[in-house]
Amino acid sequence: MIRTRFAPSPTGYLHIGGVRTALFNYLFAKKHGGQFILRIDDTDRQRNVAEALQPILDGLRWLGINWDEGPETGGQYAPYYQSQRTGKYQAAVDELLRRGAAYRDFAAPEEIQAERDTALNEKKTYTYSRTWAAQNDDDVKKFEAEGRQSVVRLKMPRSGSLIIHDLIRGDVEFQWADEQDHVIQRADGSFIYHLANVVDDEDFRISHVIRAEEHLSNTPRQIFMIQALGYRLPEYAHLPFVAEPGSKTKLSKRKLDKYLKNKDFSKLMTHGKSIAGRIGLEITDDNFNPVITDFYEQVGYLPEAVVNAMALVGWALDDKTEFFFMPDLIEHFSLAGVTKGAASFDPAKLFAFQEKHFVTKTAEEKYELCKPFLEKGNLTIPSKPFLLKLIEAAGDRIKVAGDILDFADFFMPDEALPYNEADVAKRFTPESLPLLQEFAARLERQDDWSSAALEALMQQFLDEKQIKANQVIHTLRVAVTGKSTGLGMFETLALLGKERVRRRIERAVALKTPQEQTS
RNA sequence: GGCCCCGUCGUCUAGCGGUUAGGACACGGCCCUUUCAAGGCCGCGGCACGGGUUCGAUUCCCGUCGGGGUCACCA
Repeated sequence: MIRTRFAPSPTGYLHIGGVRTALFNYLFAKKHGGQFILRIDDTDRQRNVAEALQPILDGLRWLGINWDEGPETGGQYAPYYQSQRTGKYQAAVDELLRRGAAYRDFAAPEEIQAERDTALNEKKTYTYSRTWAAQNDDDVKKFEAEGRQSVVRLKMPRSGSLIIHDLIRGDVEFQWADEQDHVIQRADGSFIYHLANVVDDEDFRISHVIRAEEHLSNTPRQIFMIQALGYRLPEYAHLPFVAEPGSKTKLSKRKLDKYLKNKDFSKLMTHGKSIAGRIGLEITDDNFNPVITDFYEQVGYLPEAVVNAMALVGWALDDKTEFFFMPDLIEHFSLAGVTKGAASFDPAKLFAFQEKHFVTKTAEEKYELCKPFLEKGNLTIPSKPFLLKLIEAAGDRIKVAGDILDFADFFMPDEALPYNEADVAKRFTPESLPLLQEFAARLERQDDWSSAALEALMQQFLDEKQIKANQVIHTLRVAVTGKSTGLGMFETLALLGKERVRRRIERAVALKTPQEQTS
């Protein structure tokens, strides 16, 4: 039975790199009809776990990366929180001690540091002298009498080597002599991650450990424990990590300022901020950052777009297929398709996937996705038929659900419509204004207010006047929408309706020539 | 610094001894066009370097260089 796991720490946010790791674990398990387990690595008990965990659970659910066992869903190997499994860890430490694979060490941190410094000065590989290692109960009594505190260390081999058969990297050899006597239990009795990790993977029957590359160097000490304890050795697959845009350094949420210098990253952020600003979202580095999954949910990205984009960071099916939904990924995923080199997170490509996925949505689906943004934006929500028509007219101009806010002009009170001064200055000229007013008069007499009829009306007007469309359309657009860019002109008019078009044109003309109006 | 991993267009990648080195995103140009967006077409652009092995290396081996990870009583 294939069982994989994702083991986040409750940090308060779901890192986009973590998403990729979780996704690959999920895909691999599902592909082989196995289970995907979510385990919470909260051995550091300082934090408020529940609060710091929620964004991670929500993020995974939003993306559709559902776990078969773990927090909230439970499972036969519960609990899935490391903080609740200390009894098992203690038993494992005792067993390691009993089998002579670990020892109680009474060295003070300064004493260890001194040995390290000496080795460094002599340019030698540091190896602990085990001077304060307790060999027996008498040693323990003696050291304790000195008032020393102890930690438990692994008694690592000092010769020979270990070969890890990594499913992605092939065989990797480590010399035992290079390994340290790592601490597995702290002086305060709490346990170190590596010990907990090994115990849990055994307990949960994890068959494949699929994790980021940074753990490769940690694997020997874990395998040492696995062997010492007589556990089953899982298969290992060390994924390339998700790197910064345009660099090979690990992506970190703390380097936001640096990433903002990247054009594509900055574009994503600017776009997101413009939406966030309009829905009154308080923006901080912790909750609003393209390195964090929340960002995408908050501005209205599609989870399938994020999944599609992240699936291709370090994995490819072939030389042409790139557009995937989750079921496709499950069908096609394989560790053989995972690349070895660090792969940069590409904000532009993620955005491109968003576009590709969003256009596949029907107007009805887009309506459901967009509506919440109007609510959050405190806007008067127009009728569903109107919104549906607007969404259809907007077409692919709405790229993320939050973009609906760009079209608020269409349902805001006519008196509140803002005018872009530069556009007004450019389009309201002594030549264009009379034409605008003349066409407005014709609109006044027009009864068929369909987009096609309006276009015909315009064409007739142009023919009669012997003028070109751009001599009047731009002015009309600014008069009716306040700016020079937007939907098709006639769709705009049709959407707005006769009454509102008249009011807007009147107001625009009045704004442009206040003196004439008042005198 | 020790150990380990990695190295194909700017980015993500296909390639698994013989290819005009393919695709996607981004970028540039053209077309379409009432603006914007989309779309269509074209273009720019890559095997880190040096030795081998071989009839033949992007591909296999070694070295160099470069990038990264890890060396905690963090996970």
